[in-house]
Amino acid sequence: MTDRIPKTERHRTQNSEHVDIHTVARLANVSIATVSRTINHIPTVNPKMAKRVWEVIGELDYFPNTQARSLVSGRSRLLGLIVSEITNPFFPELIQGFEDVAVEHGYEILIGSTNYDPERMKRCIRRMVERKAEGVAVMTFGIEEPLLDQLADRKVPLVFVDVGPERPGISLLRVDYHHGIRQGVQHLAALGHRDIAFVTGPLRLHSAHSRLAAFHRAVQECGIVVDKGRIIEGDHTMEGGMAAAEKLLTGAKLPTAVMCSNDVTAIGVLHEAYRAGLRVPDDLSVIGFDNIHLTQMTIPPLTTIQMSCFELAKAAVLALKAHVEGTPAPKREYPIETRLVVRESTGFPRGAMQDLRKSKSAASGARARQPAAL
Amino acid sequence: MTDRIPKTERHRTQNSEHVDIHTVARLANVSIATVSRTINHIPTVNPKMAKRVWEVIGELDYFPNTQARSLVSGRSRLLGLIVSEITNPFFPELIQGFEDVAVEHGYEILIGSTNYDPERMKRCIRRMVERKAEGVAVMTFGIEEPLLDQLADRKVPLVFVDVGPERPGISLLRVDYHHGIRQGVQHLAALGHRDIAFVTGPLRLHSAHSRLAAFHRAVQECGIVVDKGRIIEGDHTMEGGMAAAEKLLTGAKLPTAVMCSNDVTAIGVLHEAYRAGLRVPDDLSVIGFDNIHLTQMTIPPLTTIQMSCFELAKAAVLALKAHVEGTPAPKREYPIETRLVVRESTGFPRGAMQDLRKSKSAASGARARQPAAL
DNA sequence: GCGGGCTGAGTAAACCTTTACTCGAACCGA
DNA sequence: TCGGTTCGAGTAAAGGTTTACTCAGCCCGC
Repeated sequence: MTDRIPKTERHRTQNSEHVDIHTVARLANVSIATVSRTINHIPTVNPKMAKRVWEVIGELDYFPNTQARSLVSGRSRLLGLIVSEITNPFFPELIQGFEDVAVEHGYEILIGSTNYDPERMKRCIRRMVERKAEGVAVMTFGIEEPLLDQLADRKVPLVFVDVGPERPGISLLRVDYHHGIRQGVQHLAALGHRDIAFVTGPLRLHSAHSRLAAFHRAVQECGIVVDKGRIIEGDHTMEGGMAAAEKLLTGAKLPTAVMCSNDVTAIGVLHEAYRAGLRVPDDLSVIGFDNIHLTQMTIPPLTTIQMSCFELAKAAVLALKAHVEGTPAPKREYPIETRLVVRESTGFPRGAMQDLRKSKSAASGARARQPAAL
Repeated sequence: MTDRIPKTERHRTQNSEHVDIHTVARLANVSIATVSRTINHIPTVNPKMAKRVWEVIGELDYFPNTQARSLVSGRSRLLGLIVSEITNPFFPELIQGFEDVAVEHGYEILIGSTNYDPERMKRCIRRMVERKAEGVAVMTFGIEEPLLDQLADRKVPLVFVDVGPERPGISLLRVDYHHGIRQGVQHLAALGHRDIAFVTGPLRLHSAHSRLAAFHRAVQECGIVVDKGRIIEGDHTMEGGMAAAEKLLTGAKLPTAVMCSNDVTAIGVLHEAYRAGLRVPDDLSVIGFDNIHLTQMTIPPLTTIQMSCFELAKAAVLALKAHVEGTPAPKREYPIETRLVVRESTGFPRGAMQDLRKSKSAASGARARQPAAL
């Protein structure tokens, strides 16, 4: 018919330019099926043959072609992760954890960052579909329903990591913020703070809401009244933190402490306080949330509420895996704990030093300040 | 022979469960070849038909299967990027840039982070090969030659981004560090500094070497003698910065200024200085390198030397693209510039305030300090 | 009016695996 | 000894696309 060289012929004449499963089979004197089975550790192959095959594979540096592999098997072994901004230091930590756990379970990952840009969101989703991700974890907001439908319609398991609305068929990972935030508020209360502000995340974001709610509840438990004006909406960026702090600091009366919905915001607050000439914690106590690596290095080191990125990532992978493999019904709530980590950005409120210094037990966990460093 | 349903039959009987190119073809009343040509914007298709095809595609939400596509075309449209640690804030910025430029040129990206772990490096390379990345940019060190050979042997274009040894067939992207670092040293010299320390990166890293060399040269140009003990090897982490600063600060005599091979190190230095009760810049001036986003938020804001991540990423993508597409011989040197960004972490050396305050012009660029904030 | 070129669309092979099915050999018990 | 199992390996189809090749129809010039 055509004068193309038929496949088998090609393999015979060709030198070792393209190494594929046929090459391996030929050199090991077995069929391609045996090679395939060897690679996939299917136990029905004779150990002797397997050994021979592995040797040839090693010699040739043969790597199976992932594309062909997943084309026929229908499995990509790919898990997607969509985050807001990769440059926000929280996310790399999450990504790292997600990847580690995914790899441990035999998956690779596909990262997408939306930058809150509709165009990029579209691209992200498109990539996930095109590359046939077997499951996708979403940790950003603002992705339109129709976009998500593209995944849902294709029966791609989805997990919202502490974001997004309830949606039939989609798992939600929710964190118990209350414990950590209560600890934070109690810590401040014990130090003597009564005027505590809270800088939220973007309120479209579920987690931002939850954190704020937890704050309200905790504050109430401690018998502290928080004025409406003390709740400022931020956006989980450093700049947002600065802006929020500016509002707070230019008001008639300064709060004595600020809690933030995430560490990045707290860094912004710290910075704005610095610019305004306020000392932390002497003039203002600051608490963050997330306990990202960076918080150890802020000046002063940030008291914050730890949420284990790793646990979160792990839960996301596990949930996805459960979906994909159809194993036990994925749980909707994972016990992701939060807890206070006291560093040096919290102290007694302004002017209250003397009063409180006497009652030592009150300030449980509060570290003694260094003598006016920096 | 077998009683499997033949393919054509299947497509006829099946409901719209699996949407593939055949489905589109059927509904648009054309052949699959025409659909394929439409998708790939091959101009030989009749606009009328194309329109019909696009309509059906839209209706069905059809996305071509990337795996099948690249399996047959032999092109993955994937560019790899291997970095050290994704949690080091420098890299996300690089990744972002790399992705943006890659997408602009019609590629997607594959990220690998080695964490300096041989096992992970192996995995990274393996992924690049398996997923058939068309080119790989490497911005980490410690990848063993044999590992790289796996890529080289497969004729995968490689670009070392300011790392790694000269290696035949591999492009190197080198940055001109001299300009920026000279500006930095001159800035310090103008402020009156004569005892300047330098915290390097890991010296296995080419860029760390270059930066140190640039420092030596600049310092010589300014007629400043730098003692051997003032050069400390760091590792481009915050902890490394702290450790280096500790060595420096526990010495008999403190340097009056410290330059760092990257911003992350500088953050560590800033932190250690804070812990030691030193004021920056009053007791110690600090200069970073990279100008990562974070440096605007340190306390005090960090004077640093800017290297445009975006330019670097862009150059890497362009070099790779040139390789891949066999267009003009890729250049080995790209004009990536560095320049000083003066913020607030640099000032007059200890005790020299009065002397120098008079000669205003000397301190060109040095900002007036705020009155002992924090 | 007819042959030759174009145009544009269709057919089928190929890409590299996995895997259902087939089949020969070895082994076992009756 | 022979039929029936079992074990292990081979054959070939399938997966969704691209693309070389083929071919039908049309237009044009002579």
